[in-house]
Amino acid sequence: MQLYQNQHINIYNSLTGKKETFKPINSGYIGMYVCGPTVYSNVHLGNVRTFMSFDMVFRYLKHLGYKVRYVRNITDAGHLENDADVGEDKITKKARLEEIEPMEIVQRYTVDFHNVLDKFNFLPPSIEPTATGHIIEQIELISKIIDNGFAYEVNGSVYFDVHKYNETNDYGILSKRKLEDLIHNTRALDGQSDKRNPQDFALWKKAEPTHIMRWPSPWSDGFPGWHLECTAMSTKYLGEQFDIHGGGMDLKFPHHECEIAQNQAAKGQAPVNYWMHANMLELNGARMSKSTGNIINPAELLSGKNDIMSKGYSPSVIRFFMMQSAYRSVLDLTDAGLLASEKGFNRLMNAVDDLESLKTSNNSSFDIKKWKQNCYNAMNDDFNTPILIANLFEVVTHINAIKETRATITADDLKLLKETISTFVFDILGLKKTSEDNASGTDKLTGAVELLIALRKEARVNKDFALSDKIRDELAAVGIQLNDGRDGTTFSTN
RNA sequence: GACAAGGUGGCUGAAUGGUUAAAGUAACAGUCUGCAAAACUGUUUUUUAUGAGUUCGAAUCUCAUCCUUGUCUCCA
Repeated sequence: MQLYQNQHINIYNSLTGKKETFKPINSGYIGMYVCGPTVYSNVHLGNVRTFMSFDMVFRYLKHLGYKVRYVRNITDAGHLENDADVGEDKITKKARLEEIEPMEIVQRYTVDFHNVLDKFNFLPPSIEPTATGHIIEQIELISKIIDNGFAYEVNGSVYFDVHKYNETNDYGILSKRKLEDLIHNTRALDGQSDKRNPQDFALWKKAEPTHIMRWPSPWSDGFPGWHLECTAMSTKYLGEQFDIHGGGMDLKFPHHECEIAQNQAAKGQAPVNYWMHANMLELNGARMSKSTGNIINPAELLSGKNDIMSKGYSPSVIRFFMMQSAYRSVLDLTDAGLLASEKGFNRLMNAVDDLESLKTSNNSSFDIKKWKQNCYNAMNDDFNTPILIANLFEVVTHINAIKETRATITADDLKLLKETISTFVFDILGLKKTSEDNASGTDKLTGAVELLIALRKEARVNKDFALSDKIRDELAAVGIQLNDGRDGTTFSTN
């Protein structure tokens, strides 16, 4: 008996614009594909939010007992910088600027990507395929689309015929655009394009002589178009129809729209049952942008070495901050917001620690079973992590009350409470205890600070408050905060 | 200019027709403390961008206006 047989998830499907009861194609199994990063620069914090949302989804589906195959690709063949025929792919361009091999660019930023995700405690996907590793599949796909009459070759390049496709299919089914509107809004570039229509998109591009990344194909030495890789890799590993396709909101059009079209054109069926789109991350109320300087990368946010935030924040605090908003909402990253989350996160973690020393009674003054189901209800409602966290804080208040003997809990309920908290806080939200998050040289530090705490205690007993305050204040000045509690003094660093 | 998603207390952010609009933070008070901080407890703040409409009833539906973000276009 798996949990998913009792817990029914509703997912907001971008395709229909409604929340729908989730039903996998094969009972007990889920295929999920998420568009991964283009590795031509350090991973963008907005990308981290998107992938974190799907990491949470992956974690929850697994927790429910589903066998999940989670595929997240690495785009290492580069998107075209623009869609004109003279387009240059992002990776090649970056390689030229840095005067190194394109695959060095790919290697460098793939490593960076994995490092950052590791810091934020991401689970690795089941498969992480690369675009360059699936050129053959992409060529096969193009041939099929040509055979089916939905693509044409011009001068060694192959384009998808959007107008032809739209006669029998709905180009715009996902993005809710109408082809007529697109035509109306497109001003053709005179004589610059081999395309029959400006709305057509490239499936295969003939490489210019200077283009380094190139592969042989029936049409020319060249490289695949930027929408094709996801179609090739998702269906290769998940089947021609699969359950969930995720990605950032910015990919909805044209990228995901084109994926649907390619699948329909090649195989005559829609590939995906549930489309999920994570919303954007803003910084201080505005879009992040290199050109305006309104940008912060993950490493800077963690270290505090930036001009935007007052300090660095731990990975779990940032994760907690992101989980406090729904994945479908725009989230505004601010220093005040992070500070608030940090305090809340610490409060939650204190309560989790207190669970170990709680005294049990013959009855419980709080309905743990009902509370537990409320946590599931929150997650089942389109992965509503903010509501889940609100529920967690409700139980934090009760934990504190039990600690101060204003409330009671039975041994059985305490066991259930511990298991449930651990499940939701660590397994599903993916948070880590503060001590596990910054485990660098803490032993020596702890020894030294505990010595100072002992000296201060002695001074306080002797009512030498000048000395005790000096110890406290000077530790505070270097970022070590002493916390006097009923049972002695502890410390925390920031 | 077109399309899409949004605009909720000081800040972050839930709730999409139905009693007192979650939760965190902040502020204030109390407990603790030599004092402070931390911690814990309690209290306070919004009437849901603006205006009009539908409804017995709207943050939630409709229309208009303003603003934000994304994509396309333009520009470059």
